Amino acid sequence: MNAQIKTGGSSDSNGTNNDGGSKSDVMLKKGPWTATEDAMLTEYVRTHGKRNWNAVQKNTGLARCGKSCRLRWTNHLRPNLKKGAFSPEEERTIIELHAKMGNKWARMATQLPGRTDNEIKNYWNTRVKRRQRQGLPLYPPDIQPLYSQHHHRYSQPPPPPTSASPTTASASACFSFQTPIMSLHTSTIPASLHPLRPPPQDFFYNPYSAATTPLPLNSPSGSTLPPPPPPPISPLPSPHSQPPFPTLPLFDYPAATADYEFFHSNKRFKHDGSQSNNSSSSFMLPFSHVQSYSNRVTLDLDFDSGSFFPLKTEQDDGLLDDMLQEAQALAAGGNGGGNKEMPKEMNGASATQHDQEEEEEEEEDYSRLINDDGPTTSMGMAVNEWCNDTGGSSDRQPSVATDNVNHLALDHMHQIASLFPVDHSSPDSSVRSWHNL
DNA sequence: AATTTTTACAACCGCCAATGG
DNA sequence: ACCATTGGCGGTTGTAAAAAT
Repeated sequence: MNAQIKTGGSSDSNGTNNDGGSKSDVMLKKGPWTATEDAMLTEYVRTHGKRNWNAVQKNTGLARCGKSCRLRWTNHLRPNLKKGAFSPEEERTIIELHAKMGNKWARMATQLPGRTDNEIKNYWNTRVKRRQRQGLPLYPPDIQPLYSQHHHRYSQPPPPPTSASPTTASASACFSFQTPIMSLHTSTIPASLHPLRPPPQDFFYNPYSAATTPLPLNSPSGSTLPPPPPPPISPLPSPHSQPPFPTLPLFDYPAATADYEFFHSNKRFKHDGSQSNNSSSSFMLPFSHVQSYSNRVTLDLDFDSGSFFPLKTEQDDGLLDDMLQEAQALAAGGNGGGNKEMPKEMNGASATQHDQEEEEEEEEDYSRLINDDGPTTSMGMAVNEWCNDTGGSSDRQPSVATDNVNHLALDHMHQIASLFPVDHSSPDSSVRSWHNL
Protein backbone atom coordinates (compact mmCIF):
# COMPACT_ATOMS: atom_id res chain seq x y z
CA MET A 1 0.00 0.00 0.00
CA ASN A 2 1.19 3.45 -0.66
CA ALA A 3 -0.93 5.08 1.94
CA GLN A 4 1.51 5.88 4.61
CA ILE A 5 1.87 7.86 7.72
CA LYS A 6 4.78 10.14 7.56
CA THR A 7 6.37 12.45 10.00
CA GLY A 8 5.84 16.12 9.56
CA GLY A 9 9.34 16.50 8.27
CA SER A 10 9.27 17.39 4.67
CA SER A 11 11.23 15.69 2.00
CA ASP A 12 11.25 18.95 0.20
CA SER A 13 14.67 20.45 0.23
CA ASN A 14 13.52 23.87 1.32
CA GLY A 15 10.87 22.64 3.62
CA THR A 16 8.01 23.95 1.61
CA ASN A 17 6.19 20.72 1.48
CA ASN A 18 4.87 20.67 4.95
CA ASP A 19 5.17 24.14 6.13
CA GLY A 20 1.81 24.02 7.74
CA GLY A 21 2.71 21.09 9.81
CA SER A 22 6.42 20.83 9.86
CA LYS A 23 6.69 22.90 12.94
CA SER A 24 4.17 20.78 14.68
CA ASP A 25 4.38 17.14 15.36
CA VAL A 26 1.32 16.28 13.33
CA MET A 27 1.77 13.10 11.42
CA LEU A 28 0.90 13.91 7.86
CA LYS A 29 -0.71 11.32 5.71
CA LYS A 30 0.35 10.40 2.23
CA GLY A 31 -1.16 8.35 -0.48
CA PRO A 32 -4.66 8.28 -1.94
CA TRP A 33 -7.24 10.59 -0.55
CA THR A 34 -10.35 9.29 1.10
CA ALA A 35 -13.84 10.62 0.61
CA THR A 36 -13.76 11.99 4.12
CA GLU A 37 -10.60 13.89 3.44
CA ASP A 38 -12.06 15.22 0.23
CA ALA A 39 -15.08 16.43 2.10
CA MET A 40 -12.95 18.16 4.68
CA LEU A 41 -10.90 19.88 2.04
CA THR A 42 -13.95 20.89 0.07
CA GLU A 43 -15.48 22.37 3.14
CA TYR A 44 -12.32 24.27 3.86
CA VAL A 45 -12.23 25.77 0.40
CA ARG A 46 -15.90 26.64 0.65
CA THR A 47 -15.35 28.58 3.82
CA HIS A 48 -11.87 29.91 3.38
CA GLY A 49 -11.29 30.01 -0.32
CA LYS A 50 -8.44 28.67 -2.36
CA ARG A 51 -5.58 30.04 -0.39
CA ASN A 52 -3.43 29.33 2.61
CA TRP A 53 -3.25 25.68 1.84
CA ASN A 54 -0.98 25.10 4.74
CA ALA A 55 -3.74 26.36 6.96
CA VAL A 56 -5.96 23.48 6.00
CA GLN A 57 -4.36 21.21 8.50
CA LYS A 58 -4.61 23.80 11.21
CA ASN A 59 -8.20 24.65 10.49
CA THR A 60 -9.62 21.27 9.73
CA GLY A 61 -7.29 18.82 11.30
CA LEU A 62 -6.81 17.21 7.97
CA ALA A 63 -3.52 15.41 8.17
CA ARG A 64 -2.29 16.55 4.80
CA CYS A 65 0.34 19.04 3.88
CA GLY A 66 -0.71 22.20 2.14
CA LYS A 67 0.88 21.16 -1.03
CA SER A 68 -1.05 17.96 -1.13
CA CYS A 69 -4.25 19.83 -0.41
CA ARG A 70 -3.69 22.25 -3.21
CA LEU A 71 -2.93 19.45 -5.61
CA ARG A 72 -5.97 17.50 -4.60
CA TRP A 73 -8.20 20.49 -5.04
CA THR A 74 -6.70 21.53 -8.32
CA ASN A 75 -6.70 18.13 -9.90
CA HIS A 76 -9.79 16.51 -8.47
CA LEU A 77 -12.09 18.58 -6.37
CA ARG A 78 -12.41 21.92 -8.03
CA PRO A 79 -15.60 22.43 -10.01
CA ASN A 80 -15.94 22.20 -13.76
CA LEU A 81 -13.35 19.52 -14.06
CA LYS A 82 -13.77 17.21 -16.97
CA LYS A 83 -13.38 13.59 -16.19
CA GLY A 84 -12.70 10.71 -18.48
CA ALA A 85 -10.62 10.20 -21.52
CA PHE A 86 -9.57 12.97 -23.79
CA SER A 87 -11.66 13.34 -26.87
CA PRO A 88 -9.92 12.98 -30.21
CA GLU A 89 -10.20 16.73 -30.56
CA GLU A 90 -8.55 17.27 -27.22
CA GLU A 91 -5.82 14.84 -28.13
CA ARG A 92 -5.20 16.73 -31.29
CA THR A 93 -5.09 19.98 -29.37
CA ILE A 94 -2.57 18.58 -26.95
CA ILE A 95 -0.31 17.47 -29.73
CA GLU A 96 -0.57 20.83 -31.40
CA LEU A 97 0.06 22.68 -28.17
CA HIS A 98 3.01 20.53 -27.32
CA ALA A 99 4.43 21.19 -30.72
CA LYS A 100 4.17 24.88 -29.98
CA MET A 101 5.29 25.10 -26.39
CA GLY A 102 6.84 21.85 -25.32
CA ASN A 103 6.35 20.54 -21.82
CA LYS A 104 4.45 23.54 -20.59
CA TRP A 105 1.68 21.55 -19.05
CA ALA A 106 0.14 24.34 -17.06
CA ARG A 107 -0.01 26.62 -20.08
CA MET A 108 -1.45 23.84 -22.15
CA ALA A 109 -4.09 23.24 -19.53
CA THR A 110 -5.32 26.79 -19.93
CA GLN A 111 -6.22 25.91 -23.50
CA LEU A 112 -8.15 22.83 -22.48
CA PRO A 113 -11.00 23.85 -20.20
CA GLY A 114 -11.67 21.42 -17.44
CA ARG A 115 -8.42 19.60 -17.91
CA THR A 116 -5.49 19.69 -15.55
CA ASP A 117 -1.84 19.96 -16.29
CA ASN A 118 -1.38 16.61 -14.64
CA GLU A 119 -3.81 14.93 -16.98
CA ILE A 120 -2.16 16.46 -19.99
CA LYS A 121 1.26 15.54 -18.76
CA ASN A 122 0.20 11.96 -18.12
CA TYR A 123 -1.38 11.72 -21.52
CA TRP A 124 1.69 13.05 -23.22
CA ASN A 125 4.10 10.85 -21.33
CA THR A 126 2.02 7.84 -22.20
CA ARG A 127 2.01 8.90 -25.80
CA VAL A 128 5.75 9.30 -25.78
CA LYS A 129 6.24 5.82 -24.45
CA ARG A 130 3.82 4.34 -26.90
CA ARG A 131 5.23 6.08 -29.93
CA GLN A 132 8.71 5.18 -28.85
CA ARG A 133 7.88 1.56 -28.54
CA GLN A 134 6.13 1.55 -31.87
CA GLY A 135 8.91 3.45 -33.51
CA LEU A 136 6.51 6.13 -34.59
CA PRO A 137 7.35 9.80 -34.77
CA LEU A 138 6.08 11.82 -31.90
CA TYR A 139 4.18 14.24 -34.04
CA PRO A 140 1.94 13.59 -37.00
CA PRO A 141 3.28 14.82 -40.28
CA ASP A 142 1.08 17.87 -40.35
CA ILE A 143 2.21 19.14 -36.99
CA GLN A 144 5.55 20.77 -36.75
CA PRO A 145 7.20 21.19 -33.40
CA LEU A 146 8.11 24.82 -33.13
CA TYR A 147 10.04 24.65 -29.94
CA SER A 148 13.57 23.51 -29.49
CA GLN A 149 13.92 19.97 -28.40
CA HIS A 150 16.64 21.07 -26.09
CA HIS A 151 14.24 23.01 -23.98
CA HIS A 152 12.82 20.07 -22.24
CA ARG A 153 14.12 16.94 -20.80
CA TYR A 154 12.88 14.66 -23.52
CA SER A 155 15.58 16.12 -25.63
CA GLN A 156 18.74 14.78 -24.26
CA PRO A 157 21.43 14.75 -26.88
CA PRO A 158 21.53 11.48 -28.67
CA PRO A 159 24.18 9.05 -27.62
CA PRO A 160 27.12 8.61 -29.91
CA PRO A 161 26.37 6.29 -32.78
CA THR A 162 27.93 3.31 -31.26
CA SER A 163 26.56 -0.09 -30.67
CA ALA A 164 24.23 1.12 -28.01
CA SER A 165 21.82 -1.45 -26.81
CA PRO A 166 18.25 -0.84 -27.84
CA THR A 167 17.25 -1.24 -24.28
CA THR A 168 19.25 1.80 -23.39
CA ALA A 169 17.51 4.01 -25.87
CA SER A 170 15.56 6.79 -24.38
CA ALA A 171 12.49 8.28 -25.88
CA SER A 172 14.27 11.50 -26.29
CA ALA A 173 17.04 10.08 -28.30
CA CYS A 174 14.68 8.07 -30.36
CA PHE A 175 12.38 10.84 -31.35
CA SER A 176 14.59 13.81 -31.47
CA PHE A 177 17.21 12.07 -33.45
CA GLN A 178 15.36 9.73 -35.67
CA THR A 179 12.60 12.03 -36.70
CA PRO A 180 14.20 14.55 -38.97
CA ILE A 181 11.62 17.20 -38.43
CA MET A 182 12.30 17.22 -34.77
CA SER A 183 15.80 18.42 -35.24
CA LEU A 184 15.12 21.00 -37.89
CA HIS A 185 14.52 24.64 -37.80
CA THR A 186 10.99 25.28 -38.76
CA SER A 187 11.98 27.73 -41.42
CA THR A 188 13.31 24.88 -43.44
CA ILE A 189 10.19 22.86 -43.16
CA PRO A 190 7.85 23.06 -46.09
CA ALA A 191 4.14 23.54 -45.87
CA SER A 192 2.52 21.07 -43.60
CA LEU A 193 0.44 18.22 -44.75
CA HIS A 194 -3.20 18.03 -44.18
CA PRO A 195 -4.79 14.74 -43.29
CA LEU A 196 -7.44 15.10 -45.93
CA ARG A 197 -5.17 16.33 -48.62
CA PRO A 198 -3.23 14.02 -50.82
CA PRO A 199 0.25 13.62 -49.55
CA PRO A 200 3.22 14.70 -51.59
CA GLN A 201 4.26 12.44 -54.33
CA ASP A 202 7.02 10.83 -52.40
CA PHE A 203 5.20 10.72 -49.15
CA PHE A 204 4.81 7.02 -49.52
CA TYR A 205 7.93 5.25 -48.63
CA ASN A 206 9.00 2.04 -47.20
CA PRO A 207 10.12 2.21 -43.62
CA TYR A 208 11.70 -1.15 -43.91
CA SER A 209 14.22 0.25 -46.30
CA ALA A 210 14.39 3.68 -44.79
CA ALA A 211 17.53 2.89 -42.92
CA THR A 212 19.41 2.73 -46.14
CA THR A 213 17.31 5.18 -48.11
CA PRO A 214 16.19 7.71 -45.56
CA LEU A 215 13.21 9.56 -46.87
CA PRO A 216 12.04 12.10 -44.35
CA LEU A 217 8.49 11.45 -43.42
CA ASN A 218 7.47 15.04 -43.76
CA SER A 219 9.62 16.05 -46.59
CA PRO A 220 8.11 16.54 -50.00
CA SER A 221 10.17 15.92 -52.99
CA GLY A 222 12.92 18.39 -53.57
CA SER A 223 13.27 19.30 -49.98
CA THR A 224 16.59 20.59 -48.89
CA LEU A 225 16.31 18.82 -45.63
CA PRO A 226 19.52 17.12 -44.72
CA PRO A 227 19.33 13.39 -44.35
CA PRO A 228 19.04 12.20 -40.80
CA PRO A 229 22.20 10.97 -39.19
CA PRO A 230 22.77 7.29 -38.89
CA PRO A 231 20.58 5.72 -36.28
CA PRO A 232 22.49 5.69 -33.07
CA ILE A 233 20.01 3.50 -31.40
CA SER A 234 16.93 1.53 -32.16
CA PRO A 235 13.54 2.00 -30.64
CA LEU A 236 12.79 -0.22 -27.78
CA PRO A 237 11.68 -3.58 -29.05
CA SER A 238 8.25 -4.65 -28.11
CA PRO A 239 8.09 -7.99 -26.43
CA HIS A 240 4.91 -8.66 -28.33
CA SER A 241 5.90 -7.65 -31.79
CA GLN A 242 9.42 -8.59 -32.43
CA PRO A 243 10.62 -7.13 -35.66
CA PRO A 244 11.76 -9.37 -38.43
CA PHE A 245 15.18 -7.88 -38.16
CA PRO A 246 17.56 -7.53 -35.25
CA THR A 247 17.28 -3.79 -34.97
CA LEU A 248 14.46 -1.62 -36.12
CA PRO A 249 15.19 0.83 -38.88
CA LEU A 250 14.25 4.45 -38.86
CA PHE A 251 10.56 5.17 -38.84
CA ASP A 252 9.53 1.63 -38.39
CA TYR A 253 5.82 1.26 -38.48
CA PRO A 254 4.83 -2.08 -37.14
CA ALA A 255 1.77 -3.59 -38.66
CA ALA A 256 -1.53 -2.57 -37.23
CA THR A 257 -0.10 0.11 -35.04
CA ALA A 258 -2.66 2.46 -36.36
CA ASP A 259 -5.34 0.47 -34.66
CA TYR A 260 -3.40 0.59 -31.54
CA GLU A 261 -2.77 4.25 -31.88
CA PHE A 262 -6.33 5.07 -32.52
CA PHE A 263 -8.21 2.88 -30.15
CA HIS A 264 -5.58 2.49 -27.53
CA SER A 265 -4.40 6.03 -27.44
CA ASN A 266 -6.47 6.06 -24.35
CA LYS A 267 -7.45 2.67 -23.15
CA ARG A 268 -10.65 3.93 -21.70
CA PHE A 269 -11.73 5.54 -24.86
CA LYS A 270 -13.35 2.49 -26.21
CA HIS A 271 -14.74 1.33 -22.93
CA ASP A 272 -16.51 4.46 -22.01
CA GLY A 273 -19.51 4.88 -24.20
CA SER A 274 -20.03 8.40 -23.05
CA GLN A 275 -16.58 9.31 -24.14
CA SER A 276 -16.45 7.33 -27.29
CA ASN A 277 -17.50 9.01 -30.42
CA ASN A 278 -16.23 6.52 -32.85
CA SER A 279 -18.87 7.06 -35.43
CA SER A 280 -17.71 10.56 -36.09
CA SER A 281 -14.04 9.95 -36.05
CA SER A 282 -13.53 6.54 -37.47
CA PHE A 283 -15.23 4.03 -39.60
CA MET A 284 -14.61 0.54 -40.63
CA LEU A 285 -15.21 -1.58 -43.56
CA PRO A 286 -17.27 -4.55 -42.57
CA PHE A 287 -15.07 -7.00 -44.31
CA SER A 288 -14.73 -10.31 -42.71
CA HIS A 289 -11.29 -10.90 -44.05
CA VAL A 290 -9.66 -7.68 -43.29
CA GLN A 291 -8.25 -8.78 -40.03
CA SER A 292 -6.55 -11.79 -41.41
CA TYR A 293 -5.56 -9.73 -44.37
CA SER A 294 -4.01 -7.13 -42.23
CA ASN A 295 -2.31 -9.74 -40.18
CA ARG A 296 -0.66 -11.13 -43.21
CA VAL A 297 0.13 -8.00 -45.12
CA THR A 298 1.97 -5.29 -43.37
CA LEU A 299 0.17 -2.04 -43.74
CA ASP A 300 1.79 1.16 -42.92
CA LEU A 301 -0.95 3.43 -41.83
CA ASP A 302 -0.43 6.76 -40.27
CA PHE A 303 -3.66 7.70 -38.64
CA ASP A 304 -2.67 11.28 -38.22
CA SER A 305 -1.92 11.78 -41.84
CA GLY A 306 -4.54 9.39 -43.07
CA SER A 307 -2.14 7.73 -45.37
CA PHE A 308 -1.09 4.18 -45.73
CA PHE A 309 0.59 1.81 -47.99
CA PRO A 310 0.95 -1.90 -48.04
CA LEU A 311 4.37 -3.36 -47.78
CA LYS A 312 5.81 -6.31 -49.41
CA THR A 313 5.94 -8.81 -46.68
CA GLU A 314 3.90 -11.91 -46.40
CA GLN A 315 1.41 -12.10 -49.15
CA ASP A 316 -1.70 -14.09 -49.18
CA ASP A 317 -3.36 -13.88 -52.52
CA GLY A 318 -6.43 -15.62 -51.28
CA LEU A 319 -7.02 -13.12 -48.56
CA LEU A 320 -6.47 -10.25 -50.92
CA ASP A 321 -8.92 -11.69 -53.35
CA ASP A 322 -11.42 -12.37 -50.64
CA MET A 323 -11.24 -8.84 -49.45
CA LEU A 324 -11.63 -7.42 -52.89
CA GLN A 325 -14.56 -9.67 -53.59
CA GLU A 326 -16.19 -8.57 -50.42
CA ALA A 327 -15.69 -4.98 -51.35
CA GLN A 328 -17.16 -5.61 -54.76
CA ALA A 329 -20.12 -7.39 -53.28
CA LEU A 330 -20.62 -4.62 -50.80
CA ALA A 331 -20.47 -1.98 -53.46
CA ALA A 332 -22.92 -3.96 -55.55
CA GLY A 333 -25.44 -3.91 -52.74
CA GLY A 334 -24.71 -7.29 -51.33
CA ASN A 335 -23.64 -8.00 -47.87
CA GLY A 336 -20.03 -8.56 -48.67
CA GLY A 337 -19.90 -12.22 -48.00
CA GLY A 338 -21.90 -12.29 -44.84
CA ASN A 339 -20.78 -8.97 -43.53
CA LYS A 340 -22.84 -5.99 -42.82
CA GLU A 341 -23.31 -2.71 -44.50
CA MET A 342 -22.51 0.46 -42.77
CA PRO A 343 -25.25 1.49 -40.41
CA LYS A 344 -27.12 4.52 -41.51
CA GLU A 345 -25.72 6.74 -38.82
CA MET A 346 -22.29 6.04 -40.11
CA ASN A 347 -22.71 6.03 -43.82
CA GLY A 348 -25.19 8.83 -43.98
CA ALA A 349 -27.35 6.91 -46.40
CA SER A 350 -31.03 6.39 -46.15
CA ALA A 351 -32.03 3.18 -44.52
CA THR A 352 -35.48 3.12 -45.95
CA GLN A 353 -34.67 0.07 -47.97
CA HIS A 354 -34.27 -1.90 -44.83
CA ASP A 355 -37.00 -2.91 -42.52
CA GLN A 356 -36.75 -2.40 -38.83
CA GLU A 357 -35.66 -5.90 -38.12
CA GLU A 358 -32.81 -5.82 -40.55
CA GLU A 359 -31.63 -2.55 -39.20
CA GLU A 360 -31.56 -3.82 -35.68
CA GLU A 361 -29.68 -6.88 -36.73
CA GLU A 362 -27.21 -4.82 -38.65
CA GLU A 363 -26.64 -2.46 -35.82
CA GLU A 364 -26.04 -5.28 -33.47
CA ASP A 365 -23.60 -6.95 -35.79
CA TYR A 366 -21.91 -3.74 -36.54
CA SER A 367 -21.52 -3.02 -32.88
CA ARG A 368 -19.62 -6.20 -32.70
CA LEU A 369 -17.33 -4.99 -35.41
CA ILE A 370 -16.88 -1.66 -33.76
CA ASN A 371 -15.95 -3.30 -30.54
CA ASP A 372 -13.49 -5.58 -32.21
CA ASP A 373 -9.93 -4.72 -31.67
CA GLY A 374 -7.26 -5.05 -34.18
CA PRO A 375 -6.55 -4.63 -37.77
CA THR A 376 -10.16 -4.49 -38.87
CA THR A 377 -10.10 -0.90 -37.91
CA SER A 378 -6.82 -0.33 -39.51
CA MET A 379 -7.93 -1.68 -42.78
CA GLY A 380 -11.19 0.14 -42.69
CA MET A 381 -9.52 3.38 -41.95
CA ALA A 382 -6.86 2.70 -44.45
CA VAL A 383 -9.37 2.09 -47.16
CA ASN A 384 -11.36 5.10 -46.23
CA GLU A 385 -8.40 7.37 -46.07
CA TRP A 386 -7.20 5.90 -49.24
CA CYS A 387 -10.50 6.88 -50.75
CA ASN A 388 -10.05 10.36 -49.41
CA ASP A 389 -6.53 10.66 -50.61
CA THR A 390 -7.22 9.35 -54.03
CA GLY A 391 -10.55 11.00 -54.44
CA GLY A 392 -12.09 7.58 -54.55
CA SER A 393 -10.43 6.96 -57.80
CA SER A 394 -7.76 4.61 -58.81
CA ASP A 395 -6.56 7.06 -61.40
CA ARG A 396 -3.96 8.62 -59.23
CA GLN A 397 -1.30 6.16 -58.49
CA PRO A 398 0.81 7.06 -55.53
CA SER A 399 4.40 7.67 -56.13
CA VAL A 400 6.12 5.09 -54.09
CA ALA A 401 9.54 5.83 -52.87
CA THR A 402 10.79 2.33 -52.93
CA ASP A 403 10.17 -0.79 -54.86
CA ASN A 404 9.43 -2.74 -51.79
CA VAL A 405 5.72 -2.22 -51.90
CA ASN A 406 3.25 -4.95 -52.14
CA HIS A 407 1.89 -4.00 -55.51
CA LEU A 408 -0.68 -6.70 -55.40
CA ALA A 409 -2.12 -5.24 -52.24
CA LEU A 410 -1.78 -1.79 -53.68
CA ASP A 411 -3.71 -2.80 -56.73
CA HIS A 412 -6.41 -4.29 -54.59
CA MET A 413 -6.65 -1.15 -52.58
CA HIS A 414 -7.00 0.89 -55.72
CA GLN A 415 -9.80 -1.33 -56.88
CA ILE A 416 -11.51 -1.14 -53.54
CA ALA A 417 -11.10 2.60 -53.45
CA SER A 418 -12.67 2.88 -56.86
CA LEU A 419 -15.73 1.07 -55.56
CA PHE A 420 -16.46 3.77 -53.04
CA PRO A 421 -16.42 7.14 -54.76
CA VAL A 422 -16.08 10.17 -52.61
CA ASP A 423 -19.12 12.32 -52.27
CA HIS A 424 -17.55 15.72 -52.23
CA SER A 425 -20.88 17.38 -51.66
CA SER A 426 -21.00 15.95 -48.21
CA PRO A 427 -19.83 18.39 -45.61
CA ASP A 428 -18.86 15.48 -43.48
CA SER A 429 -15.71 14.00 -44.82
CA SER A 430 -15.98 11.17 -42.40
CA VAL A 431 -18.85 9.65 -44.27
CA ARG A 432 -18.38 10.76 -47.81
CA SER A 433 -16.65 7.61 -48.81
CA TRP A 434 -19.70 5.63 -47.92
CA HIS A 435 -22.48 7.53 -49.52
CA ASN A 436 -22.86 5.17 -52.36
CA LEU A 437 -23.15 2.12 -50.21
C1' DA B 1 -7.07 -19.73 -16.28
C1' DA B 2 -2.81 -17.93 -14.89
C1' DT B 3 0.76 -14.92 -15.66
C1' DT B 4 2.93 -11.02 -17.63
C1' DT B 5 2.87 -6.65 -19.68
C1' DT B 6 0.91 -2.30 -20.56
C1' DT B 7 -1.82 1.53 -19.48
C1' DA B 8 -3.96 5.22 -17.04
C1' DC B 9 -4.01 7.62 -13.18
C1' DA B 10 -3.00 9.72 -8.77
C1' DA B 11 0.17 11.47 -5.88
C1' DC B 12 4.64 12.82 -4.44
C1' DC B 13 9.15 15.14 -5.02
C1' DG B 14 12.23 18.83 -5.93
C1' DC B 15 13.01 23.09 -7.83
C1' DC B 16 11.90 27.78 -8.56
C1' DA B 17 9.65 32.29 -8.45
C1' DA B 18 6.74 35.41 -6.10
C1' DT B 19 5.50 37.49 -1.95
C1' DG B 20 5.72 39.63 2.38
C1' DG B 21 7.77 40.71 6.78
C1' DA C 1 18.70 43.16 1.18
C1' DC C 2 17.68 39.09 3.35
C1' DC C 3 15.00 35.26 4.60
C1' DA C 4 11.01 32.39 5.34
C1' DT C 5 6.79 31.13 3.44
C1' DT C 6 3.75 30.03 -0.16
C1' DG C 7 2.20 28.64 -4.55
C1' DG C 8 3.16 26.74 -8.92
C1' DC C 9 5.30 23.81 -12.23
C1' DG C 10 7.39 19.84 -14.29
C1' DG C 11 9.42 15.23 -13.50
C1' DT C 12 8.96 10.87 -11.46
C1' DT C 13 7.01 6.97 -9.17
C1' DG C 14 3.67 3.59 -7.37
C1' DT C 15 -0.35 1.02 -8.18
C1' DA C 16 -4.73 -0.88 -9.79
C1' DA C 17 -6.91 -2.31 -13.76
C1' DA C 18 -6.95 -3.70 -18.40
C1' DA C 19 -4.97 -6.08 -22.04
C1' DA C 20 -1.97 -9.36 -23.93
C1' DT C 21 0.23 -13.69 -23.87
